[in-house]
Amino acid sequence: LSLSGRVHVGPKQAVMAGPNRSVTISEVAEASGVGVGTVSRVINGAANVSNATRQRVLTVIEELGYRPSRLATGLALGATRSVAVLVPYLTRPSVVARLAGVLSSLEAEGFDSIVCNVEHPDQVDRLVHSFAGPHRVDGILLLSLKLGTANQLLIRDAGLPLAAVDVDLPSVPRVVIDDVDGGRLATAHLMEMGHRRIAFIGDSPNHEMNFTSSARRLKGYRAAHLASGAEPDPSLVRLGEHGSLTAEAMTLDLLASHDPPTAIFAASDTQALGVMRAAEKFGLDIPRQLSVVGFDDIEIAELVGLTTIRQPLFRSGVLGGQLISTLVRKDGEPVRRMTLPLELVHRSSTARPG
Amino acid sequence: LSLSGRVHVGPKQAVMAGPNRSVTISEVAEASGVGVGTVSRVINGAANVSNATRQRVLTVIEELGYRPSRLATGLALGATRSVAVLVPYLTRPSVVARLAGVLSSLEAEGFDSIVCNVEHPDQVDRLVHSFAGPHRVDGILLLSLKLGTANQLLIRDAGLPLAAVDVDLPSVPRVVIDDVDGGRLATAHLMEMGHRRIAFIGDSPNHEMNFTSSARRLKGYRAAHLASGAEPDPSLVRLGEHGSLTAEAMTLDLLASHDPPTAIFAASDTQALGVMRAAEKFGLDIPRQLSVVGFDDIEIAELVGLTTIRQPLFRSGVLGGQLISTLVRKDGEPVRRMTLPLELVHRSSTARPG
DNA sequence: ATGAAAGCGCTAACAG
DNA sequence: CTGTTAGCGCTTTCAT
Repeated sequence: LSLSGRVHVGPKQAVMAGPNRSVTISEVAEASGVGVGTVSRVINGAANVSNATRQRVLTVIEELGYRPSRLATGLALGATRSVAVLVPYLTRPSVVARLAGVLSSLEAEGFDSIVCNVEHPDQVDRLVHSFAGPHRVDGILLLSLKLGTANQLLIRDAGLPLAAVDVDLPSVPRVVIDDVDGGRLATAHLMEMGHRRIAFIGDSPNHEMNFTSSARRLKGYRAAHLASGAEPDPSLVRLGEHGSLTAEAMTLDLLASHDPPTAIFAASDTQALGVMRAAEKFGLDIPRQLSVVGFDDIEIAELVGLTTIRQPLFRSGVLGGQLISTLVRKDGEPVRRMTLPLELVHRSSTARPG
Repeated sequence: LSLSGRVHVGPKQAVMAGPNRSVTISEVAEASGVGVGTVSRVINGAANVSNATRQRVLTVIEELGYRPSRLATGLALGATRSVAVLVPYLTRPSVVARLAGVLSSLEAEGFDSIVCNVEHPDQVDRLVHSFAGPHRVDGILLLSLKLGTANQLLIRDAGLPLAAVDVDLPSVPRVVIDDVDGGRLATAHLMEMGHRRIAFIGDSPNHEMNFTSSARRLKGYRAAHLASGAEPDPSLVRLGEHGSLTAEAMTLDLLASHDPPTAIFAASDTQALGVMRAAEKFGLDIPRQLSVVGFDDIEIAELVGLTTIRQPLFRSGVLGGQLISTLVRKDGEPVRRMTLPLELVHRSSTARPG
């Protein structure tokens, strides 16, 4: 008010500069003696700008330290250049490894990653509702997280691309592994070594977040048995809440039974660690008296010499990031479903039965 | 072109609706027979709106399924409602635990978390440069990551709030722990049990990312010795690259020396795990023949019965998120430095020397 | 090749 | 209490 009245504020109006008003495109335009349109063209590398003009504008941009406003560009273009990454249980090593991959590829593709750790099913609804809003994110990437059809529809209706990693959602572009085959691989390895009584330790199926990989690995475990003409003993299959503590308890119980198994296939390395601890407490030598196979090949697996089914965790994230990027940019035919290879890594936790 | 020519497109122009054009505020205004200003007031809960009008507008908003555009609101307000979270080595459990805390509080505060995993020092420069741009993020939160003064200045000059967790950067609002005291605590515990030859396993100080907590914990280790009138034996201090493998190797070397230690204090639980593995390989019983203390109290510590110095990892993240939120909102005097409590958790990896 | 101007969708100041 | 209007900073026709 009174400020605009006094014209003699000083040379160049050098105010204390609060939260630093930044240079705008029109200031650049004025300083270079061109229109804002031209500056915009220069910024975006449009062809129809004379070389002389381009140079002049570029120089001014440099001198003034001009940077385009993300918000303004976004509003004009109708895009945010960011994608939402939904992950369950950030504490699980395998999830984190994937996330690292996602972050690295998304950053390389020029997208911001808005990461959301979801610990409860209800959260998903709120998050989806939020992200399905206008000008919110350019896409959504699911990490090991299932999504109900209602939410899928919400996303589709918002015109938002959706992709997934480690979740086999039909109709959602995804990068996955063949869990059944992995289960078969692990079990077959044990059988080839001569084991007959092989136990399975995995997640209870009625998990609130609907993880299904454990169940599918169990399917592979069964398939391997049938393929070799053996009948899997139901009493050797123990399911419980995910976590190494639960796995440990279940193993202890298993080992205390009359006719205990000579080998155990755990649905994840985390659970395999629980199995190993149980064996130790029970005074059993691994692998001499008990063989153990895990799944995932997280970092610690190598450290403890755990034989496991390796899946490319980091890479699955990288590919997931690229997948959602492709969808957002609409360039080329996106992969509808990509299956990553599995590999048995033989370490020191498995051997022929003593 | 030709479309606007033909006026008879059909009833209501029901086009196939590409990426769903969403309802705008002016459509709501028109439908409710008021001006956009009034709608805006209703949305933002301004006081000066008649109850009748408010109801009418609210109803229309509901019917039309109106949601404000994040980008437009942001541009008008000059804020993004998002903060950048910079974390090093996402693979470390302690970092992940903190991040989980950050995400949860930032979400509660209504901010998007743009997470960046930085693996290399150069990356920090690029990230800071990017985030210091106009309308990019509302604030930056550092997680266990140091920042050079150049970068700090860049951020300040951009008028961006900056806060840190687990980094004691003078002049940056931060939530930290007293690493020196933690080191002292751990060492004193061992001394009280009667140990005299106590080794320290930690990070080499010249780490590219400039972590300093290990060095400060070592300081506490020394202080505890001096306080008890003992002279710490330099040959019992081993530093190397962070990681349990390195720790294992260093421990093996330590144990093989003539006059080996009876106890080892590791600068982190991760390293302590390496120490424990080494002891096992060496045929030493923990705690009877070797006591081990870690630092952090990550999840696995409890599982293996590791005595450790517990720090509130998740909570440090929560507080960090709240801190940066406060700074962004400029409400109230922000904390300049908050020190979180440390606590020795006595488990089964420490005992009197055999 | 380039300038002018119309949006993108919202907020806030101003005038009633 | 409420409508109008001027930005927020950029992209993109449309003329020239």
